[in-house]
Amino acid sequence: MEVKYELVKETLRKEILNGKYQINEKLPTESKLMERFNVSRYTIRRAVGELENEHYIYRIQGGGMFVQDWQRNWSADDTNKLIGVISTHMADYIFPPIISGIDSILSEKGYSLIVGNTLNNHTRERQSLLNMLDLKIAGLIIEPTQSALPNPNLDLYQQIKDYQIPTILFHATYPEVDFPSLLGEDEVAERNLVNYLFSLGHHRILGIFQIDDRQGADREQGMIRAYQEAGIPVTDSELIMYQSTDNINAILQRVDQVFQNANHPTAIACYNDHLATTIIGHLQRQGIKVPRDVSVVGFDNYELAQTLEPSLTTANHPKRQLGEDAGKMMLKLINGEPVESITYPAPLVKGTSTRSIKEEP
Amino acid sequence: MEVKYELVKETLRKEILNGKYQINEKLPTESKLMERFNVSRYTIRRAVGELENEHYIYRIQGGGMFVQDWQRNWSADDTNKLIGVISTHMADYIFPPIISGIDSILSEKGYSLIVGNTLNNHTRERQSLLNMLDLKIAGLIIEPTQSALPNPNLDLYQQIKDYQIPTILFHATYPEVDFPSLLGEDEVAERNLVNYLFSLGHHRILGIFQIDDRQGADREQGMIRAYQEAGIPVTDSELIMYQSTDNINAILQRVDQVFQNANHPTAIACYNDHLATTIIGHLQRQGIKVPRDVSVVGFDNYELAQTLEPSLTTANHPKRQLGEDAGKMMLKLINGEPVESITYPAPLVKGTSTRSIKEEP
DNA sequence: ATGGATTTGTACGTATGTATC
DNA sequence: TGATACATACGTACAAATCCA
Repeated sequence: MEVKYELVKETLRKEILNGKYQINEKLPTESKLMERFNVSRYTIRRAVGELENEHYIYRIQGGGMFVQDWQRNWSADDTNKLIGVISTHMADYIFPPIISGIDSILSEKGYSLIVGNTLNNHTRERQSLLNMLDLKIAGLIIEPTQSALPNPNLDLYQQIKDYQIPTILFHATYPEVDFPSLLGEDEVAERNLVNYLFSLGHHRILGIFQIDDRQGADREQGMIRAYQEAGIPVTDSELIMYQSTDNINAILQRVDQVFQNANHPTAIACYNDHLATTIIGHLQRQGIKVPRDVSVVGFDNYELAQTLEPSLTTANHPKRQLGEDAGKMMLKLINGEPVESITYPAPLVKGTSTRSIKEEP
Repeated sequence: MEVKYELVKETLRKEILNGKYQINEKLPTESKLMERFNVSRYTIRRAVGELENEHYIYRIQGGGMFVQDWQRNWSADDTNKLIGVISTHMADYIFPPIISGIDSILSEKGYSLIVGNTLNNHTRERQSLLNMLDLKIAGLIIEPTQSALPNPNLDLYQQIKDYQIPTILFHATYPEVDFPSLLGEDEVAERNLVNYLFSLGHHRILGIFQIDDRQGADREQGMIRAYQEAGIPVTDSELIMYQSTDNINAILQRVDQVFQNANHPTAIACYNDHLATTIIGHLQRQGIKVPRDVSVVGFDNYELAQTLEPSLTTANHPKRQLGEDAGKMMLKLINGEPVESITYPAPLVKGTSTRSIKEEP
């Protein structure tokens, strides 16, 4: 530190970081600093000029010099109109309409989306989060990854909260950080689906749920709840629980085992429509017809699954609506307005993948 | 520009951008600039100081001031591992697998995608381009918007070329700027589709093409070419040409007019599968059955259209493969390796939306 | 509400240090 | 080594915005 202006600059910088001056607090005037450091006005101005460039302080002509909110100069200084969207998947299944919904609202206001998918992998989630934090995004819309497991990236979420970056979660929440969220009524809706199967005469139901994410765990709970409320012992049925990392073939094998039993279930409740279509395809290839031999329900009302034969009985997911609401909520957060979390009902969608077995012998 | 240092700064900045000083060329000394602008050394130093901060010049003590390589400081200084993707649509139709393909390659290398859709609108295209140029993205993957019309944003494309930002186009090209591209054999494939219809005994075919984009114009050309090669006068058939801004109902009305004629066409060749499914739905609602009363072909092999009944006869689009190739090509461009444009064949995909009318009375 | 004091912004002149040529 | 050119530093002056009595 052989040069004077650097000495002044570093001294002031450290004092700001150490909290000697609070945010928006007025710094000593140039004259005072000249006295304190015993240097000319040039030297002071050079030092504080650089501090201003580096966003530690701001200056108001005639007013004085003040401490910047350096903790979150996100979007304060930069005009980066960038919103990060992190989801488990990006271009498959129900995610395109969700992302499209977000984009339709935000692009209207001049924001661009930067998207990342985690493929249900915490390492990739961390990578995406770090990427976006580097870019000083104006906000984050996140679908938690493996939301039923402990999240090793909570440190980053805490940081996001500390920096007060506008953040919205969908499909699941992290209780530890309490961001506004957009959720489906997974448990209630799955209970309705199972009750619907009950009403069609099905009482031995195979449930297949991905339980490393909150949605899957809740849906499984919904199925169990339906059994409890109906007073039917859950042991009459089968439950297959799997992780997103499990191989699909392993799951199909376990399904096969279940159906080798002559007294096999008459219906299957699947984690979601993607799994349901996979299961149906697998069963049909083995001569087990849906809904003749077994009824199947999914979840999410996946567009493609409605055009297939049979069309799926499922629970609705608001997809595009959820995306648009997320976009609107983000705009409010950015403007400092209060927002309220939304929970969407997931009403039953009746398709042709289920049939009544009541009148049968 | 009431302040002197801004006048000096802007004058020098423009001279650098206009090429008055080449890269690494020495600028006049501070003394010379003092004489030229008739200002003090303070003013000159303040002006060039800001130019240095903004990376237009660099200074060497005792050596002089020199022009920075401002053209290539994209990605050179900033570590922004960001790739911009601009397409006409984002979350609909065949675009999800394309974008997913791009992402699968680039996210592997630590890049994030920033996406924008133009909705076939040059104003929105300009907005997206400006946004991304501001962010100093490392590369651009663009589907040209309304590619058969003159593009008012060519100035930006020229700028992208001048700045040597790695850029790839797909689905269409701008002959004026010559970026590497990923194209389909639209004309050849449409000719094959029409020839296939010929082979099934159809000779009066209604062609419906969106002709404000290159793909549509080429596909229309393919149909005309097929007629020419078969020696059949094109006047036997009908052509509906429309713009992306046209209302779909207007097009359906024109289709209705055509089919009010008793001697109406026996087949329809559609711009793409999206249009084809719309047309089929419209016809079926009026009791015109496909393929019983009329055969229909589309283009792009849209996944959803294959699951519908009837399944579409169409030409294949590589979708995910194209996305992955675009990603790989981008990595090569960033590494300064040479790349070659790719043209994909679009082989015929036979579905149940077409039938032979040869053996009929 | 006004005017004078305060505080930052722009600008010039000068001197000296230090790296380059 | 001397001349050149950029870097640091001080003093001064006035302009422009703000603050406060």
